[in-house]
Amino acid sequence: MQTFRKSERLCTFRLKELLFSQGQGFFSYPFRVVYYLINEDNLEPLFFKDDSVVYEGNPDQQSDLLAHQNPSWPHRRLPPTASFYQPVKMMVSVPRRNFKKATDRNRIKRLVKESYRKNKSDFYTFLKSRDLRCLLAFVYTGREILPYSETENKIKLTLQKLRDEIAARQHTGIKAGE
RNA sequence: AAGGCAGGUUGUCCUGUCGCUUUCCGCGCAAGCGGAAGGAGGAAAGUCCGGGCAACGCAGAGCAGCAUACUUCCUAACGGGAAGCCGGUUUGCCGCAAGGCAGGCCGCGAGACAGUGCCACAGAAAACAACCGCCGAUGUGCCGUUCGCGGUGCAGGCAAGGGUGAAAACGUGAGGUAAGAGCUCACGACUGCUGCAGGUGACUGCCGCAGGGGGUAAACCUUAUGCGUUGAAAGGCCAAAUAUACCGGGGCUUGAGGGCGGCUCGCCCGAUCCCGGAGGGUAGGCCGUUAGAGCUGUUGCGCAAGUAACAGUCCAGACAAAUGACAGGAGUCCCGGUUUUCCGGGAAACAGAACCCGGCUUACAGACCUGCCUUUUCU
RNA sequence: GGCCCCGUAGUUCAAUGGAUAGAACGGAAGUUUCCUAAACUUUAAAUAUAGGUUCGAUUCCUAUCGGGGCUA
Repeated sequence: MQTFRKSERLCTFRLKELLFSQGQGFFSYPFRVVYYLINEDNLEPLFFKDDSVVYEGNPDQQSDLLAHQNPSWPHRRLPPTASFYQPVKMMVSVPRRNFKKATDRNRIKRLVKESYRKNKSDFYTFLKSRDLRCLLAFVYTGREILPYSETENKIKLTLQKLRDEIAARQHTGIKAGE
């Protein structure tokens, strides 16, 4: 399906911090691409310390209102926006330095998101076949707004390049492991 | 008819496919799926003002500071708006002229007899004026004398003319005089006061009296009025997570520090405390948060801004942040061919909600309406 | 979202409301040199924009534009 729901978007501060501090990056005009490969095992300690005490809560206060206000109560659970129901979490960033007007920034982000939505399926199957999860960010470094058809072409090229890069990394990683 | 200026209204629409998001309903352990209904603006912008709302303790006083400034009204309030008054400027008319009247435009438009400061250059002088100049009637020296006086100088008088400047002490005309001057008169402009008349008022008109040494308060200032500070990252609730490790300084009723924030006084709290360094943890969720000085219409009142009554109506609610993409068609405008139709191509602005309202300011393609001005044609 | 500050030559800074806006570095032209450097001479170049107050604004006031900073 050509959907682009919230679970497929990167909208959690900690994950974003992780991506930009430890992620790999490359240029593919007009984007700067940053990605970080992840699997579910190393996601949990990011949010919860191993030795942390689990607050069990007061059973008297259990009520529907409380459960509504705090979905994670009474046990630890990842925030919904941080769960990998889909293999990729993606975001777009347009610097204010290059585009002063909010309208232009909005338009670029919408074009990029639309192009990504239509062309992501190959990338998804590629990742699913290798059991990988990925954080992904597109930073728009161009100086002018491209029309939709060009943006779509650029996104196709960029996703292809990203696939090649991930494949190459995995290959060398296995080699090093041997 | 064309062009310009000012003000106001509007600011593309329809269909299909794929998608985002909110609410409701149904299914599902959950992820999610299906259906229905909604989903950017006149400026959402700048953050220039005013409010609502919230916290700061449950009394307060003074100073400082800030803002505003013709009048009346509108308003929840305003530095906003409406109507007027006054002033400036411009056009036209009247007048010999000074000036007056009418229309347009503009105005942060209290006070310069409370005080202080400043006014470069030029000019004699920029605030108790005299360089050139005019006079020398009056007093006096000298010379001449026909003994009437004349000439010249001084004491002195004057502020008309020249010149400087942004600005030099009412304007025009006449009288007057030694020369002159509001010194006097006529007309005109201005300031203050008394009275009468009109107006809610700013103010205006008339009569009378008095007056004739600037400007600047968007310089300090004075007067009057108003203002507590902070700002949804306010604030409340729930959950999660920890470390008062350690180092330095101050203080414990003879009081550190804090509480309404620039200062002082007063009042209150106050010891497992306060300040600095270094370090550790969390940064999910719900409420606030979209029914409001709301919007639309009719009628009454008011010159108007507005307001009252009645009727109808619910109109985004995201949260590292949704409202999009593509295709086709219709209408508008422009260009080319054709010039009735029609065909091809292109254009469609400024711009994106972030607690919510009322204004102001700024940006804006095109279309429509109203008023004024200019040009051309016709009657 | 809220608050604050600043705009002067190409750059870094000056300038009580008062004449033609000053200095350093840099630029250009010239002298010198076989050529360059250095030195010397000359020269161009600016008050963010628009209104207003004033006789007169870089300075005072208002609005706009641009830049920077602070705020969990």
